Amino acid sequence: MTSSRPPMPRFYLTTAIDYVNSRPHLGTAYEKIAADVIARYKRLRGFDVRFVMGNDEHSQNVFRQAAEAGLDPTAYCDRMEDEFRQAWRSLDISFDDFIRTTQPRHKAAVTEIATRLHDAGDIYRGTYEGWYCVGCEAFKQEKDLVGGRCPLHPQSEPQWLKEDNYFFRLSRYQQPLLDHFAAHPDFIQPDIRRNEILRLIEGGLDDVSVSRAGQAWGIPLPFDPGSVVYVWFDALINYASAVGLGTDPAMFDRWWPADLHVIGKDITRFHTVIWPAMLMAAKLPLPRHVFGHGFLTKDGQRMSKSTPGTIIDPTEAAARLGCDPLRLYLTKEIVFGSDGDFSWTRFEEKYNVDLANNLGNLVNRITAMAERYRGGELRATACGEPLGGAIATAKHDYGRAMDRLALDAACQTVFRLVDATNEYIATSEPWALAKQERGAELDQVLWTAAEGLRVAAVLLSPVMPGSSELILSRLGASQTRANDLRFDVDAAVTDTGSRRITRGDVLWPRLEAPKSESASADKESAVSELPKDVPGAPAPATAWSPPASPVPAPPAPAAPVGAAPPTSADGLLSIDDFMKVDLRVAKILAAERVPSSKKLMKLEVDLGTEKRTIVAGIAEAYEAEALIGRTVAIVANLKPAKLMGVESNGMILAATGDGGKPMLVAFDQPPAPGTRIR
RNA sequence: CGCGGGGUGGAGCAGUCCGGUAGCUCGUUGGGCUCAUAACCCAAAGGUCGCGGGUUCAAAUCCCGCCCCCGCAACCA
Repeated sequence: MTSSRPPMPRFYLTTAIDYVNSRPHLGTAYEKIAADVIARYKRLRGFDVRFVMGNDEHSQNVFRQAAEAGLDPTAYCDRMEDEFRQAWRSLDISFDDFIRTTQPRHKAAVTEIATRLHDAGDIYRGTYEGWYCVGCEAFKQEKDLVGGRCPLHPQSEPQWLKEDNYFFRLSRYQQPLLDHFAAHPDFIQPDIRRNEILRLIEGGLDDVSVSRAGQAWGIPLPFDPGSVVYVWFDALINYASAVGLGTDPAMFDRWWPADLHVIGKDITRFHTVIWPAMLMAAKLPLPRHVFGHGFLTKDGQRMSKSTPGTIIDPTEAAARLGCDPLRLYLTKEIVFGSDGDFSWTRFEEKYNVDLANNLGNLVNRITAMAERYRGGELRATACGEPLGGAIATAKHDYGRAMDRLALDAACQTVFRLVDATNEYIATSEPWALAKQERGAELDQVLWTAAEGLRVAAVLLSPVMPGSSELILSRLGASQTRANDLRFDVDAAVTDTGSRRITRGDVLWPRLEAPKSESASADKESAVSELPKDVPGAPAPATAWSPPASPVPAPPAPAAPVGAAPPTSADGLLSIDDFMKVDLRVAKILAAERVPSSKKLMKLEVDLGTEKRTIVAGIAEAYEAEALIGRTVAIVANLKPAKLMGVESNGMILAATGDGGKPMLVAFDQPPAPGTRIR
């Protein structure tokens, strides 16, 4: 592409890189979608954008997990890369590069930074001694342990480790950081998080350990190859390695510093304290902004592996109504920076309101009128009022909202324009003008309405890229990268003085609600039947985003609780695997609440051949007396575990609905205790 | 004193940092229109902004105190 325009300003943005010890879920997808909206908006605004994401692979958990899967860690990570890339592709994420921390370029950058810090005297050798939680891959303060165990990983025993470590003199950067924050008040966004971090820094900073001794999975320290760089220290550097630190000076010079790191609110501390301090020590410029977004809940519940139904596969979510509707929901309905909720019911409601009733219907009525009254040819005229003014306002408000990263507010402005266009059509009554043969007026009304829709589609393009492109092409205003999606560029009309309008299929068929309210047992959806052929986002023909293959995700039921068992690629268990689970009938002999516990009930059960103690989290739903004598189903070959100090030797089977209380599995007739269940 | 989020018309939420006529979507009621996906447009009803103090000409918003709800963790094996 040749251009006589002045050189484009550049914009480098990143998302957090993802741990590869679990598959992508809707929460991580939210971050990528938000960042993608920003990236596309910047491109729309004429920026030369570099949008980078990737995977974080140097974790002991990854190493262990690979070993358990019988894989070489690299092979395991390769597989995960495929998985993540595929997920992001199905969401139309337009990343320019995908960094992995096991790549040579990343090693080079880490080596570079480590050397610089070492040379600056900011890394020194010391001993670290303390409780180490394998689950967290972190040392724990005594005060953070509960009952001698890590609260996050109560099942694994913390280990007392003593090792020679290298430390980064974070303490030295307390004042420089405070100075930087004072000079750049918008360094951390949203504002609310600033004070938190300020208080943290003012409270004093301790030096941090940056190496681990005697491990193979990681990047060796250049000045002591016997140690590897600690995983989080390693991970932060990805932002620099992705643009060539240590490998490509010209590239690094062009792209560094990053304009924006989009991250989850839980890791703001790393990105606004440690990472800037590392860069200061390395004498490199600091990123301009760090945005800590909020977390998603599912129907008000935290998304967690231990809460069934809260983990949503983003690809599946996109397959449901299309990736663009999902993108719209997540950006428009959630205040960017705050926590937000995802629910299928609300998703479907917003789909109907915003897309079927308003935007989609608007496309349909405008193209229908153009065809009926003007044979599909709309001649350019001046814009009629008041819609002309509304269009100008929308552009202005949209730009302002986007520039302050109020993605939700920006979406609102677009839909205000859609409303204004619907309203304009209603008041100017083109059908009446046609009847009365007031041709000039009709021309203007049709043109103006189409213009309102066209601008709405352009403004929406960062959020719903495929749909936007489709609408523009129906309006004969198809815009491609060749002329840059700009607010005021429309090659189609400047060439010919008119636009060729085509009417197509309904873009977003309305979802009809079921007749009976309480019909669906899983209450996952308020809609009985989904349209068979919702036009998903048509894949835009852009260089950076290969067509999304329509992935008809199988209607995967909620994942079973707990750690994933060894599964085949399709997620199905073999019968052999299933048979490893020893399910038995048991009769409850005694029951009593575990003292000072909210949920736990201690049960004495008869297994036919033996008696056992089982602790179950059912005290909120059942009284002890009501349990005695009951026959229940249990998992008999679980590893024992201690809960509130009581050893439990098995698990009672119960069903727990979303947010509900557990309900014990029951039998028609109580079988003899010990009977095998299959 | 465990950590965190929240209390704004019937439902779901924005607005709170930086005080100035309380806003959006759904729902309800009445009307209009027929280009459109039973969609669209107009109008109306409906609010002690959790409670009590304070600051102020002015408080949903700032300050102090209190109440309530919900997550998370402690305890779902």
